[in-house]
Amino acid sequence: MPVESRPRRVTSVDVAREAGVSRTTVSYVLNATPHQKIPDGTRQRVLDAAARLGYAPSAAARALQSGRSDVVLYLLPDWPVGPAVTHTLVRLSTALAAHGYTLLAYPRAAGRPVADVWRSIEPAAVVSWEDLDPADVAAMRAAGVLVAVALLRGPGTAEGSLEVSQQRIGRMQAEHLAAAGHRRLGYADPDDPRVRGFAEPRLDGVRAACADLGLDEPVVRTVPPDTATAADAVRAWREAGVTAVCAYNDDVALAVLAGARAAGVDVPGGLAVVGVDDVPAAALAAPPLTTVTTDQEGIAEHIAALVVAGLDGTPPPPRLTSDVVRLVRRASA
Amino acid sequence: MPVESRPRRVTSVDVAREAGVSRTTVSYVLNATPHQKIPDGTRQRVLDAAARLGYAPSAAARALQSGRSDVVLYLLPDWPVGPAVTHTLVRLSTALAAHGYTLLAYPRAAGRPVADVWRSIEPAAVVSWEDLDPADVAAMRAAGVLVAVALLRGPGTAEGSLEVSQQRIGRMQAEHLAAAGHRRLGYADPDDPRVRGFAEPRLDGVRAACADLGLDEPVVRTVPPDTATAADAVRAWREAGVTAVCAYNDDVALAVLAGARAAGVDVPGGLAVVGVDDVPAAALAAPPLTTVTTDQEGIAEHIAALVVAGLDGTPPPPRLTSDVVRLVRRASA
DNA sequence: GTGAAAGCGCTAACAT
DNA sequence: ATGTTAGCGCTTTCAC
Repeated sequence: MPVESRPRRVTSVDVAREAGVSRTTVSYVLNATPHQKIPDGTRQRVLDAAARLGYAPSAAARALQSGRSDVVLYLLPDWPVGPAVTHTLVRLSTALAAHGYTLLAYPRAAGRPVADVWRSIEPAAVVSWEDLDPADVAAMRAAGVLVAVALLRGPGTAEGSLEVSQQRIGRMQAEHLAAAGHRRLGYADPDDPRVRGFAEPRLDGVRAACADLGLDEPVVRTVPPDTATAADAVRAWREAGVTAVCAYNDDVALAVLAGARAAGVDVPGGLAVVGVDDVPAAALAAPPLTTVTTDQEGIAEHIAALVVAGLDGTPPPPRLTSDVVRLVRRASA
Repeated sequence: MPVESRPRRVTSVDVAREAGVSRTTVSYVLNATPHQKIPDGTRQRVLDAAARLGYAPSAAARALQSGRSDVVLYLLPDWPVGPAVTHTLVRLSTALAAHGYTLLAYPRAAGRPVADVWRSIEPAAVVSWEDLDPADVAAMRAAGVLVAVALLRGPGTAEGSLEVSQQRIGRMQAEHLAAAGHRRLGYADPDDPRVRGFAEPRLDGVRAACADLGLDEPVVRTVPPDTATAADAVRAWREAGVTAVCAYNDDVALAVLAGARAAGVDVPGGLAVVGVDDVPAAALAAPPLTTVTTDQEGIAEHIAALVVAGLDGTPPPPRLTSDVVRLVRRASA
């Protein structure tokens, strides 16, 4: 429903005139400015006038005047995000709203530079999965962004916690399989080069766990979402003596399952499989998929706390406890 | 990496001083204002100064002055969106960027009113899946939003096209099954009440197709993502003489598949199943899932055209052709 | 308790 | 060809 012909903005001047007061008073009333005692009569008149006129303060003017924005920008990666991430988005939005910040997500298209967005909006903070490149960081600072949080691969301290989580995911997969007696694991890497940032730390976690537990190095294969290729991978693993596979995520794990089916390999008898994410399809797969899941609520809460701390100058939240990652035990491993 | 202590904004005054010109000239150069012949020497000096200082114009000031925002706000629904939707987001972002608009997504949390967001940003247009309630629309207009596009259930003209698509999805499922000789269809409704807006028109499409083709009324059952309950639904359908099921989407279809497996019903022999979305897991299911998919690129392109038309006053794009929905034939039906 | 006035950073009509 | 100036809508001292 295209809405036509904006009839000229209602400004605080209009409200002031309608209420028979000055703009100052309007501002005081509408912002509930402390230490400014406005008599209830006047107050009510202003409120009524504003409501009658449908007054909405100009975000641009407010931002310009205050020199401060309450927008937190979330850079949506251009690679496919699971349902978990979109859920996190809503949680994060809620958590930030509780502190007076508004979360806005920017879907970065592959080619375009992030910097484009500073032209349209000046966020107070930016949340990104990957580190931004130095030029973008410079542009960001110039645009007045106060806080940036990178969720992955950051060499810093606080933001490193999610990086650790990624490794813990891999560790947990491997530890579960080792506990079930598997000595030689496979790792099913995703096809999509864009998710390297996630796949690598997870694989690192698997490697580390194998080393710690005295298992062989994991045998890595790339598994596209294609049954025939996955079947090849399954056969190759079997020939290499692999009895269990950690998959990058549930989608890849489902491909492994399909491959095993095609190759006539029983799961978990011939090959055990562990995924990551616990997507809805995981529980419904044949066999139901054992998978590692993360506490998205906790993560969202934590990111929010990180951002708010940076913005409000309050102390940063404690490192995320390691139990944000959890194993969901089903039939596949 | 929390970025500390913004050293005071670089403004166009700074650039002017650095380049030894006035702010006007800076503005002219940086905006490439037409019909303003600035000698190349001056131009270059300004550009250099801006680059040296890392100047970034203030989005707030620019918005305030122009009275016009180039932000298009996409209201992210609070219900789970499939990978298709997030992909659309990126496409839409790109398409709008080509016209100078910036797409920002707002993850609406369930309880909070949409109106909250106008406080932080004044978009030029809003794209929403569902119709907004009248109060929100009023607030939106007051906030200076020029164009609103509702993707679903709008009684209007242009925006109705996606609504039609939803019905076509259902039609296509039913038509495919009818063509395969099925006379009595089931419909697998989603568990989640939040997706009613999608489920209803799809079911309407199935009903319409059944009526047109002289089939029985479809037998509707709600199928949660739970194997046991899905198995019950499968048995109930079989008892009712249903030989094929249209599922709301692939996740529901996978549940039906799992249910059939648990109930010992062969797919497609005992029960044919058609999903919607073609999620990655669909091709990997056992059996591979026949599903209806939509041309997300086309849809994104179309929404962008709709928005740009409303914003720039250009003629609206033609109605989406019906071939945005397509059947992916696999083993399940 | 309320109003007048300045100023946030920018653009554009007007002057030079 | 470039500079001066006004004004976008708001908040916030500072007077009254």
